[in-house]
Amino acid sequence: MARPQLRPTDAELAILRVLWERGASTVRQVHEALADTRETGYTTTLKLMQIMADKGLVTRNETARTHVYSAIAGEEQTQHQLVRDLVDRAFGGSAAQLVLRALSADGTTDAELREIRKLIDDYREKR
Amino acid sequence: MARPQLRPTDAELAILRVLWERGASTVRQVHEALADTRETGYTTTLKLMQIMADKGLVTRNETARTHVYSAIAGEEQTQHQLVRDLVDRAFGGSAAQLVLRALSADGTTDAELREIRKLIDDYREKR
DNA sequence: TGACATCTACGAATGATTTCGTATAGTCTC
DNA sequence: GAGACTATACGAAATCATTCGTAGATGTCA
Repeated sequence: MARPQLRPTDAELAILRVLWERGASTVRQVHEALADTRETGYTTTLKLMQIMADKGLVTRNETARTHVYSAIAGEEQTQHQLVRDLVDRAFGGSAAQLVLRALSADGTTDAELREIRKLIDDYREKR
Repeated sequence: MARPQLRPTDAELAILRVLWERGASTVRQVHEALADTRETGYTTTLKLMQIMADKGLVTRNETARTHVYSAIAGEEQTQHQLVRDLVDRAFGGSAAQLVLRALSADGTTDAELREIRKLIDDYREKR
């Protein structure tokens, strides 16, 4: 284990997403969940998850022969960190600009826009 | 020059941001603009910009001995692409979720929240 | 012209990321 | 228990991103 809180790489993020969705999982389970999108061998997934354990992105329970992995940071926390990172790197620190670009993404439906607006109102009230 | 539209790396994005702000610039100008944040040698910046020209991220005018570089993709287009990429990799395609995380970023001021809300209203009207 | 500064080109080292093959050991079934 | 299956560990290759040093060409100016 080493430094915590490092931007996860692409491959690591894909694995984290499986762990967030499924909860604690074995390498086999993660690998199968990724099979749709990735075409890599089992040992590749294994190696990545071992590295992630070294980095402190996941923990594993080694009680049984088949180890069981869990994400350490939660989904929200990691997403938050990734957004902040992108805001800093590409938007000069302006979250509003990022939101603007997000809105102009093709897939944004009107329902989604209303949802976002509601989120903002809720959020402002909480302050 | 090779494949266009590739996610720019961190160092590349920093250079692009200078080119967007200053417009067409020499390596020297870019390097000096980056001097505040980066502590790398001149030839590092040069090499990066040469690579970016290979990748098709920038073009350069070689008429004069001192080449003049320009970003090919605009700031908006690149930001859009980066956001979309992050939405896909970390938010399962939901731009709304990304916006939610952006809002809970520490630095988001109330003024910014109002601004974002206004952006959404404007954007909905445009539809 | 000669000394010096500045520019590009390019090779190469380094470190991180991703990938896989092989070795080794535990488990299961007949 | 033998053979098949499945797991971890680990070394190593391939690729990419970043960094810099050096060489050689060009420009400046006293």
